[in-house]
Amino acid sequence: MSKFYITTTLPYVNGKPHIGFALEAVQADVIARFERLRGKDVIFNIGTDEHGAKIYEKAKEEGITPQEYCDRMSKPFRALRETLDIHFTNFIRTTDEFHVRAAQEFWKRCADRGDIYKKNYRMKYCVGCELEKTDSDLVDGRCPEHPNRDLETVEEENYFFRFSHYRAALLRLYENDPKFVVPEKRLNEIVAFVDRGLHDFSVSRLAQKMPWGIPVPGDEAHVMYVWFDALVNYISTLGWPEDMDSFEKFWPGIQIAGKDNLRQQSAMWQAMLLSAGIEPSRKILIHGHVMSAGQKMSKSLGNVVSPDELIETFGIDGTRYLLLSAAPFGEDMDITKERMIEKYNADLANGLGNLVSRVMKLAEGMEEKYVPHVREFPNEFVSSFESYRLTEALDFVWSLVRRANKNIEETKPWELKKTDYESFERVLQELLFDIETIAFLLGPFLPHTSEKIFSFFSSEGGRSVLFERIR
RNA sequence: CGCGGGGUGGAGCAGUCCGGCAGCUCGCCUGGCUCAUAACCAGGAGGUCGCAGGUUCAAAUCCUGCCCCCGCAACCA
Repeated sequence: MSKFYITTTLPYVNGKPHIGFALEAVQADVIARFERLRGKDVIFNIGTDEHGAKIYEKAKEEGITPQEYCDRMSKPFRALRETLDIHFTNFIRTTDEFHVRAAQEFWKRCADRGDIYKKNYRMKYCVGCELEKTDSDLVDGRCPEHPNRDLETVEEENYFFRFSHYRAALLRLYENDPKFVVPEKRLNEIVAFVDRGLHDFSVSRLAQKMPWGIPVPGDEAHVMYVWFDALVNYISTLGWPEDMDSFEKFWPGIQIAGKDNLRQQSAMWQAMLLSAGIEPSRKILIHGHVMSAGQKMSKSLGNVVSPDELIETFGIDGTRYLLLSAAPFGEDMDITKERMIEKYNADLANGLGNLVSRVMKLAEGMEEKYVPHVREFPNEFVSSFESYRLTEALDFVWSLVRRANKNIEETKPWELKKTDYESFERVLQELLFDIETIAFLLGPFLPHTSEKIFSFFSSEGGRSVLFERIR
């Protein structure tokens, strides 16, 4: 059986799953389900990134161990399996023992290659927080928590990764596979970035200041910087390096990430793989960001929409649909409550739900039972999927809905039932076939709805409203 | 001269790579239907495709310049 591997990025466990990650998980899930439905052996990995200063600090604040904190914070991510029907096969935590071992082995390989070296690293440091601050942490050049204190510049000796050595190799990778990064504009962006020249990046922190990380092999004074450790999950989840048999079956795989992650996934991680002597990823899919009324969601703007809120209003499949259909793959999407309700009502309630409802009602009077077929995905649908045009695949389904509605209007089965019973049966068989096709094609997108429609075909399956209209 | 994205009927978007009658959803108007979730079907009004030049038989699409909006700016996981 052919193998397929897809993985999301690992969200950092400093909060509940936000809408951006929900989008990523749903997109990955749709692709994974599609591949599974067409018969592939699929590994679909998600998980949580659990090391680093932020987590260490939060745990300290709460008076619990970092591990306890992570155990708790990781749960809602694992629960996405139920809350959004994300059928991952692997859920990795960067605190998993096997991952820790893998990260250390990976480090050794890069070190053996001569790509890891020590150098002084200068950082901005807030004495109030006793923490390193990056530029994006700062507001007006000051720590938002302690705006009255000046930031100090602290130097410490860190290990660095020779990213700069991989410029040519990365450019070659992009050139050899122009679809390595999808969409194309993101490939262009990364090519331009790498072409400008690369700076080595720091891959460790002093354990004395920040102990919550994977120990650097052979140097207890340092822990790996979270980045380095977290990226390794994409291969450790497959068993690397301990179960090479499993690893080799599934690697390389497809990685999906937000546009904020373009560099890390398509350049830094690829350079790390090259350094460790491992084949690069198969493909990097870069999705857009979820905006709210034209603006980036942020806590300070108070325009954050949580997945929970959406699920409460639109249900699991409704939420999946709205996230998937809000923009073509790779583009930013703008969500507002009004427009979501509009889309939900138009496509799911009035479109799909109503069609199924009217056909099922008409079919009640049939003497001959409809026998479901074994279905295959049409070429057009498959090709939309293979180029990750998920909204196009959905449009294909909606065109079937429109066609069926039109067909009903033209043939008027409710009249045929009285005047020409034979034709009535024939028309209904056709319509039921359409419904079955629609349900099948929606399988990757709206798994629960798809199953529900299928259940209507079975003798004991009662009918129910698929999507209640929202006022 | 930092990088990238965008500006298309009232609203939200596709189409731009590979030029060829401007498309979709919502809303609005008219008609039809009554099997269905106040749904569904047909027809219609509404657009200088940001601005100005250029190339071409032909430009939303290619080239040049300009204006406006939005992200990112490397170790943020």
